[in-house]
Amino acid sequence: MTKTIEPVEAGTRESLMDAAEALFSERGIQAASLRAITERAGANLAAVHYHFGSKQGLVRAVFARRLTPVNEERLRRLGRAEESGGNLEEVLRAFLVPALDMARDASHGAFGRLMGRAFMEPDDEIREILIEQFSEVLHRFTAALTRLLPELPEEEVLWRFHFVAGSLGHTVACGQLIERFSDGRCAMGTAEEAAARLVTFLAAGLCAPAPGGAGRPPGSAGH
Amino acid sequence: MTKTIEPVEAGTRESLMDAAEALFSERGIQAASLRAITERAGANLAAVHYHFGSKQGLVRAVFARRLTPVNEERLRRLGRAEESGGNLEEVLRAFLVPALDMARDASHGAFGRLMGRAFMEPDDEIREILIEQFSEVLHRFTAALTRLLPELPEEEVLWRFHFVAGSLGHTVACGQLIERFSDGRCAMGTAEEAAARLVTFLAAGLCAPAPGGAGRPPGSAGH
DNA sequence: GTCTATATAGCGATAGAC
DNA sequence: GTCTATCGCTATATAGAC
Repeated sequence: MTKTIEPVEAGTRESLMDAAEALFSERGIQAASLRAITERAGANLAAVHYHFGSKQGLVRAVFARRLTPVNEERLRRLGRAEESGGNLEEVLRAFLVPALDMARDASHGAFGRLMGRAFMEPDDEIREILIEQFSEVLHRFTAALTRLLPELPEEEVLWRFHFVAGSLGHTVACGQLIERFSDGRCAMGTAEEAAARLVTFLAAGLCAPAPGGAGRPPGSAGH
Repeated sequence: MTKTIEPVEAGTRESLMDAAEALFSERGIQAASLRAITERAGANLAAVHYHFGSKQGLVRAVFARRLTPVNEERLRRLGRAEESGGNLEEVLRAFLVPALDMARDASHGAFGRLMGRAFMEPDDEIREILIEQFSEVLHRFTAALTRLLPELPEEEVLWRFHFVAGSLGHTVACGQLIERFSDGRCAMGTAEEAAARLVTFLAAGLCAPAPGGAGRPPGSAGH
C-alpha cells in the first residue's frame, strides 16, 4: 500500500550537526564538548563516533554542509554577472550576498558567526577545510576583479580582496559587537541593507588608485 | 663595589605572560593549557595561580599588557593629528599604525594574531576586556570621523568604522592566509607598507557617498 | 543504529612543605 | 616565591549488550 515515507524525521545525523553548529558558534569549537552537543541533539554520546568517527569528523561535516552551497551560489551569481557584463558592484554582491543571507537566516545564523570566526581558528585541520572550500571562489573572484580593475597591479587586487573578506567576516561574525559599541544605534538589518552598506564602502575602496602608483580616476571600472 | 644589577632577569611573571601570549595565539586561549604555558615559561604549574590567581587572570594580564600601550599610542597620534588639522588619512593612520607596528614586531607578532582573533572569541570575559580597552578609542575615533565626514549619517560612520576594524583585524590576524592564498605573491611587508595599502583602500571607502542618500563628491573631507 | 559502562587522559585549582 | 602531590572534574574515545 502506501510506501513508508518517514515524516521529515530529522535524523540523528542532522540533529547532531544542528546542535554542533549552534554550540560551536556559541562557545567556540574547542570549548563545545561532545557531551553538550549530544545532549542538545537528544542523542547519545556514542552517536557522534558512530556517525562521524570523531569530533574532527563532525567539525568537517558542519563546515561542509553550509560552505558548499554558499560557495556554489557565489559562483553561480558571478557567472550570471559576468554573462551580463556585470560591473564591480554586481561582482561584489555575488560574493557578499550569499554569505550575508546565510548569516541572517534564523537557522543558519549560528553558522554565520562560526564562519566569521573560522578564518581566525588556530586549528590546522579547520584551515585546510577552508582553503579547500574557498580556493575556487577565491580564484574566480580575484580573476574577475583583476579584469574589472586593470589599472591595479594584481598584487594590489589580492590585498584588496583580502580587505573585502575582512570586512565581510567582521560584519558576519561581530554583528552584536557593533550593536553594543553603538549603544544600539546600529543593527544588522536585512541582508540587502548590510550588503548595500558593504558594497558602497568596498567598491569605493577597490576603485581607489594604487597607493604608490600614478593616479587613476575612480569609477572607470564599469559603474 | 658595583651595584648588584640584575642582568635583565625576565622574572617568572613576565615569562608566564610571554609563554601564554605565544600559546594563546598558536592554539587559541581555551586550548592552551596551564601545563603547556608553565612548561614553556620554565615555571611551575602553581606559579600561574600565585601570580595571577587563575587562568582568567593570566588572560586578562596578557591582553592588558599589549592593548593599553597600543590604544594610548592611538589616542596620542589622534590628538596630534587633530591639533594640526589632520585629514582623513592621518586619522586612519593614527588608528592603524600602532596596531600594525605591534603585529609586525617580532616579539609581539604572536599578540597581533591573538588580538585579531580576540574580537571573535566567544568568551564573555574576553569580550568585556576588549570593550573596556577599546571604548575610549572607539569613541574618540568615531567622533573624529563624524567631524571629517559631515555628509554621512552618524550611523553610517559607525558602520564604516566597523568595516575598517574588520579589514585591520583580518590583516593583522591572517597575514599568513593571504600568503598562502596568493601562492606567496603577497607578503605583509613593513607596517608602513601595509598601512599605505589599508589607508588608500579604507579612505576611499569612507569617502563614498551614503548608500541610499544623495551623492557627494569623494575627497571633499580634507584631502 | 542506539544504548550503558568504562578506559584513558588531560584539565584547573589547591594544600602544604620548603 | 617555588615546589610536589593531589583533588575533583571533564574530555574524547571505545567495547560490547541490546
